[in-house]
Amino acid sequence: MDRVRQRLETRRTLVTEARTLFARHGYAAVSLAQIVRAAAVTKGALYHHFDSKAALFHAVVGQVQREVGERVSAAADAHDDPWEQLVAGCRAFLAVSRDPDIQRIMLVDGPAVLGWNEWRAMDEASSARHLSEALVTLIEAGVIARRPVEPLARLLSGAMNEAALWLARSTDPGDLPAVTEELSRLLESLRDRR
Amino acid sequence: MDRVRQRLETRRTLVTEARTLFARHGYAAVSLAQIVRAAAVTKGALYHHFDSKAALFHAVVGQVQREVGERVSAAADAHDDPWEQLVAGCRAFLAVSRDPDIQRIMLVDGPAVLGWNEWRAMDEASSARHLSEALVTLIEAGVIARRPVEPLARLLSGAMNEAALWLARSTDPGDLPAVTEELSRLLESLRDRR
DNA sequence: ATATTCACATACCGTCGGTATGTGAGGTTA
DNA sequence: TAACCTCACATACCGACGGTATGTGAATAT
Repeated sequence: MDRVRQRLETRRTLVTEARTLFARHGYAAVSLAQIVRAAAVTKGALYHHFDSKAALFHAVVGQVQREVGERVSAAADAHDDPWEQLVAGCRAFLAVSRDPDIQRIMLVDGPAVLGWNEWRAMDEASSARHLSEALVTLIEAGVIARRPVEPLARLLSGAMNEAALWLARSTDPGDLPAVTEELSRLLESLRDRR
Repeated sequence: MDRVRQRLETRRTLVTEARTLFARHGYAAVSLAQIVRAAAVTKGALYHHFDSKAALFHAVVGQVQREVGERVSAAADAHDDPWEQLVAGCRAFLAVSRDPDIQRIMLVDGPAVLGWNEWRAMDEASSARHLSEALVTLIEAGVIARRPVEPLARLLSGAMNEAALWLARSTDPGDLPAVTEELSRLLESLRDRR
């Protein structure tokens, strides 16, 4: 087989299998032995592709973040009005982030394993960026008051992260609409009433 | 020396030294050997008091959470008006949680090591509880609209957690007042305008 | 005075992440 | 096409880690 294709395929398999295991058992509880067994390779192969266990996890987090970011922006792009884009993006994030597998990797283990600074940079590059951009657009358009974007974006991002974690544990099916409703009210309060 | 006093003192020393090390280097990067060396005891002593490394960390997190909770409620109790109590409590939380040591233990490593469910239970028991109670009081008093408390509390709690993490990394001294201002606006939007 | 408890200390184990080195098929060059 | 080289792994091994089994001596009870 072609060498470059073989290389890509092995790497892809490692990331995929690692992602499944990390999601199911958490980063610390998964050994490299388990991962290479699931991927049907050896530790030599793993360390040929990644510098460390954390580096492999980094690749997994990146993949998850990119997927979430794509889902969010896809939901936003389905609308034309900037305000509706923001709301749709937020709702999409809540919906996607309810997946416990995504949560454990992206919201729980991510910051602890990679460090909050690194995690934040990845978050910003994938999904959180859309939030800031949407806020800027709405301010430029005069829809919401001209306020510093960064603090607001962090508050909203944190609110949604926590809400997603809470929702995933909730048993009441009414909790998702309830959170969405409260979030919408918070967003609505940003509107410039002139 | 008295046996019960000796016991308490050893336990206290272990928790204190572990807290310092966990705060400085993070849970995973601290070995039990380091901890017992700092506490001037042996691993036997540690395992006599705690079932595992995670159990020791659990005790540390509990201590940190309790301290934060006390600071928050103290700030709130300085006011009589329920609304001012909420605002003061939120601001106190932001101020206290800016400490990087507290953050790493309480916000970053906590959920990952103990699991989000356990962490959430501890958070609820110490600091987050005050938020829910304040919201209930304000609803009963008719100050804010009668809305489901749980979703709102989770959104606000998450917003403040993330804001605190962001603030600790920020270099601009104007970021704290900026976040406080935005948070106040969000809270203000909850007021029942009748 | 003797026995018992218990708060530790000591010695040891399996497993883990990580590394050094070997190997053989794919690709290159003469 | 044959010799050579590259590189994507496999194999074998290491120190360190969390955890455990057992020993010990001072404090306490009888």
